[in-house]
Amino acid sequence: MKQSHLFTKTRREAPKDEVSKNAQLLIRAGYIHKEMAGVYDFLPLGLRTFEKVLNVIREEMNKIGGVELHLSALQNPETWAKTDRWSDENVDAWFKTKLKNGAELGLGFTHEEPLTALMTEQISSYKDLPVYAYQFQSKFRNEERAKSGLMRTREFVMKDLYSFSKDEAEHTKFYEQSSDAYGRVFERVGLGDTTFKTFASGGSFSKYSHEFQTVCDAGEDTIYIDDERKLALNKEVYDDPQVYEATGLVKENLREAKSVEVGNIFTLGTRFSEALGLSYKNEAGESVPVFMGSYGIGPARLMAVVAELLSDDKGLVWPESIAPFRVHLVELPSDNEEVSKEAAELYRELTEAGIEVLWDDREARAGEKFADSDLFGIPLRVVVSEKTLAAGKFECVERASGHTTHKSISELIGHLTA
RNA sequence: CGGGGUGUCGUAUAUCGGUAGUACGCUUGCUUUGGGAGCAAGAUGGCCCAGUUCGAUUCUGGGCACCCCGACCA
Repeated sequence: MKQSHLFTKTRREAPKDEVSKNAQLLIRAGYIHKEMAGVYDFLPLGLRTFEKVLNVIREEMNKIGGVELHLSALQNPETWAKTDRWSDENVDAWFKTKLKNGAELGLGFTHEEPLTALMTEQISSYKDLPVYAYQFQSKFRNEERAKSGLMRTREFVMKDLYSFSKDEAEHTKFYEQSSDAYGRVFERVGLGDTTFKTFASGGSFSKYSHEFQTVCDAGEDTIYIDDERKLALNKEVYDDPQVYEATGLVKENLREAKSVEVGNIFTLGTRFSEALGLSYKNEAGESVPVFMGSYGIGPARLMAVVAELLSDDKGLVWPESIAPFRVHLVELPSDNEEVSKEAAELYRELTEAGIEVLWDDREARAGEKFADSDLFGIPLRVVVSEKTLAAGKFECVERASGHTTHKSISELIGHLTA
């Protein structure tokens, strides 16, 4: 993409209504725009990173047998009444609205109910199980207080996977596989070392669940970490002796840390399947409720945590896996039109080699271009200027390390496609 | 939802009961060109509704919005 086509502008200063580092950087770099409290738009660069995150998650979900679908945001109250999750007394997160005829509707804050109801049409035999269905879908939650930029918003996309298994044993096997898949997701987006599988309370579904918590001062949660076992406890179960029994963790060996919940996995059991009539016939012809689990990741929150943790004083620093572009081709101003030609040629060759390039073809001074480039956080900057023209090699600077090398086109393509 | 705070050009800020200023950005011109250039000339602003006052952006009340702390967080 030519940067002259990119309509977003960078800013020197962060808006005064944003305190969180992730929102400040993402807004300054033109990745996102704040629409209102807890509601953000994704601009071209932000969308590219966001979709990279989705793809990492998608690949890992597909590896464990996940099948993607897309459910509606608008929800029918009848379905939710069956599990007692329509009334405002039980669920305060609803955004509710009405049809012209006065009938009530809700904007989904999660999707156990509609998907379970849907599956009654698809699942009737033990031969139909297991099923692992997931989606990337907008959730709406009427949070009493949105905060911390993209960390806690009222409208957000969630990857939610729901597992439908014959029994607890089959469920547990998948639960472990999904846990491993989550670990790979966090590893791939650069949070492997700072993200801990965390034992937590099960909420209204089961006694315990697991969260994936990334250590981060901007977080809302407090966890207690066993570094050797790379396992943690949420504060909410810290004083529960049964948890130590179940996990083998020793209270005295744990260190406390602030953290952000980047994912969670829940055993739902038969709570939803029984309420919504999702059962199957086993080999003996008996009707058995389906055993369920749910598995969530918030991709935008994940992106925010990466922005928060991997950035430096000059701006964002994306890992290659989720950077909006692989290469930032920075063409410096020059009266020599060969510089421009060379940049165009490099852009063409890199693009043809399948490398995503943002080409700064604007008429701007070097300082401004470098500052913008640092702020964007694209992993590799390739400079084309009179200097590099004379040298016959391009200047290549890694954003994360500042490491600089000089490469010809073929060396550069070789390096990037290796 | 309890407590606290803030609303001034696009952004960040200053000042003031009496002509609203500065920086960045934007427009025009000249110079400059490897780390957010210089000079000159421009355009753009008081959240909304009442009240007090000769006069309100400023004071008072209400509303709305936003931020922070706490509570909440399937």
